[in-house]
Amino acid sequence: MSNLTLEDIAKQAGVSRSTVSRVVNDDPNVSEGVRNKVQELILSTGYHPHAAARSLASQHSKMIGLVLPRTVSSFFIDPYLPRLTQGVAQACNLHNLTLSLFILATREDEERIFPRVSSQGLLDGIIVQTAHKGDKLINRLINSGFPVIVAGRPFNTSGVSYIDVDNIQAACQAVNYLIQLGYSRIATITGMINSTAGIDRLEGYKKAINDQGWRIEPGLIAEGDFTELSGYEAMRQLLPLNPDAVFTASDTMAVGAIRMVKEAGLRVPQDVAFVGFDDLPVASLSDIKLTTVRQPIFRFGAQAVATLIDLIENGIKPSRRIIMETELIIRESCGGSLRKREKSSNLVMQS
Amino acid sequence: MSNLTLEDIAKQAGVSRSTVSRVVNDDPNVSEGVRNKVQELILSTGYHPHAAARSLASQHSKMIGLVLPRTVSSFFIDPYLPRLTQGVAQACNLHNLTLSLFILATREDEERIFPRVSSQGLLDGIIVQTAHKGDKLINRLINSGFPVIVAGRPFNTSGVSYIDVDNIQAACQAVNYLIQLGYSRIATITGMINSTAGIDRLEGYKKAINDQGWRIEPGLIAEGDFTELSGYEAMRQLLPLNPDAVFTASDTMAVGAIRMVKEAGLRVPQDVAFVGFDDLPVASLSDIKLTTVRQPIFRFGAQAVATLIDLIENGIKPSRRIIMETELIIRESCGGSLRKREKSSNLVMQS
DNA sequence: GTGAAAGCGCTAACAG
DNA sequence: CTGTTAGCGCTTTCAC
Repeated sequence: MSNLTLEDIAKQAGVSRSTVSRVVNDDPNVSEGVRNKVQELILSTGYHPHAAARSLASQHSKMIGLVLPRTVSSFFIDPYLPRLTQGVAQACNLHNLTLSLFILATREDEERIFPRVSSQGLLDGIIVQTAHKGDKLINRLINSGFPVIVAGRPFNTSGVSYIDVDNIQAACQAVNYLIQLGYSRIATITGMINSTAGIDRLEGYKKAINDQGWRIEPGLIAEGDFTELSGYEAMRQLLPLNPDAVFTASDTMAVGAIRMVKEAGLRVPQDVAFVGFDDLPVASLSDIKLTTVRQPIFRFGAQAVATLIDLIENGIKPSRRIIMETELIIRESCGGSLRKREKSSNLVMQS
Repeated sequence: MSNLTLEDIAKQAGVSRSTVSRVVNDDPNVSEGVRNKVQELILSTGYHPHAAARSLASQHSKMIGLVLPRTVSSFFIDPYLPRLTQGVAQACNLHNLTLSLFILATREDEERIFPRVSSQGLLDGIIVQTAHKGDKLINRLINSGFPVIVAGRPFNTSGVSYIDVDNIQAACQAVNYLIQLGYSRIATITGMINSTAGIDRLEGYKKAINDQGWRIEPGLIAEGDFTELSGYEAMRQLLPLNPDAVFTASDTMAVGAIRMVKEAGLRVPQDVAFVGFDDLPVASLSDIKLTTVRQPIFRFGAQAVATLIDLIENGIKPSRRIIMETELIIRESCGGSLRKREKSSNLVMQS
């Protein structure tokens, strides 16, 4: 492309650099005539401002970063992160921001990334996906004083802005639904217990059971790690205990668990009913239509960007906390279809 | 973080800006003693060079862009693009490049993105996923004189550097495998016929059939669009014609087609055999282990980055063409298991 | 091996 | 409304 500068355009238009700068930046203080002439020139020459020069002079880059830490359910196996990424990317398009993506695959990546992400003049703010317990990255980022929003509640929330769904109440609602349908030996396959989502969804399961005055049976709780395979293996453990229903902390694990149930010669939902979590495409496409908790992953990304912009423009204090709503989507994997949909309460609070 | 500048470090170290710049950039022309003192100071103060200032002065940003145009099989449904993205992201980590991701979801995005992507001083080069026929973006990018590498052969290849797999030969090999197993009414479910991958895989199917001296039966060719649902629907069309085997142009479509076959009360592979394309996780995880053509998606991303770096450092001419190898992975969906793996020929050429 | 000096292309007061 | 003047923080000749 052209290597034109502001100066070139200014000369050709017979005005000063500042004037051209003003029309480029939509500054109202330019007369109609001059503005038109300059705009025309910009169009006809194909001039684009130099991004680096602009960043340097204006002290902001109009770029934000999305940092995805290492997870067991890696980027390309579980569709969660791709969807989040797309939600964020589209929101960036809308706001005319450029998105930088940092996928941390190895331990070395984690070290290497930090200087890059936190180097001055590159990013205006950062969205970072919550990570496992003990992960240092988020706190290093927060401590750097950078505008940061965490996607998913982090372990240490003091002074950090984050956005999450209410996993406890969503899981509780899902299990309650099973209870209302008359199931009474309800098992759960958890997510990783070193992730807040894993912990909270288990918490919701326990709450629903306790609310009935029932005893929590440890055998009915099998730990998974959000992957298909872990669901399959967890179900193998659960089967001898004859659960009549299972709440899985992700749809992907439900798929694995159902595979195991079928291999054991049992039917879904007649022998074992299922409720999943996420509402991924697989939930409605597989032969068993899965009842599941729908997360608004897509809007989640958009909201993360919006909140980050807020942090950038209005300061990082006080920290913001956004809780987004979930929906229980009733399909066929539980037998009954008492109701069509149940909305969770919608919470948006600031602290 | 610190808002230290080169100047600050220089002052504290009692040297000039240039010297500090030299140690930051690993210039050999610095005495051991000075270098150590400065490096220590950099470490202890937590100084990081200002990215924008550096880009402006050095005329390169160490950033590359990955542009993903609109596709039917959108970013979060088909795992292909996420995997490609991860491959590219990891290669960027390795080369200390920053990755900017542009996901084009709407027509407006396409318009908005171009000025951003091609603005000077932002990106050193661009990887763009090949798009449907008639897409203008790739050519606009190429014409801008920017270093660009296309992932997947574009429709117009003149003067463009791209990287692809040999879809024709891979598809042909897959169908030949079915033929060798004794299947004779072999159908195919194609990808979108306005994509080069869709066209080439169909071409490979036809070639294999023709090579046998068989007649191509138009009814045995059903068009899909790479999605699960389209595979399901295409299989519905195919079923009345009693194919004994089907080559699908993607694993995702194979999953849909198999779902239809089962709903029709038929068995895989006894009644209908399947070969897919991609070797996505679903191929090995579903109850039917899918024989499929494995694409090296991950290394594909790494190779794209390597080639882009070549274009950036050594000029965009002559255009580079990289063809990566595929492998036929034999599993259970075809009944037989004559061989374990077949490697395709490996081609790497330049033009 | 080191420093001085001149920009890179833009924004942002500040005058007028 | 417009132009002038300083920088933004770094790299990069060019002398010494």
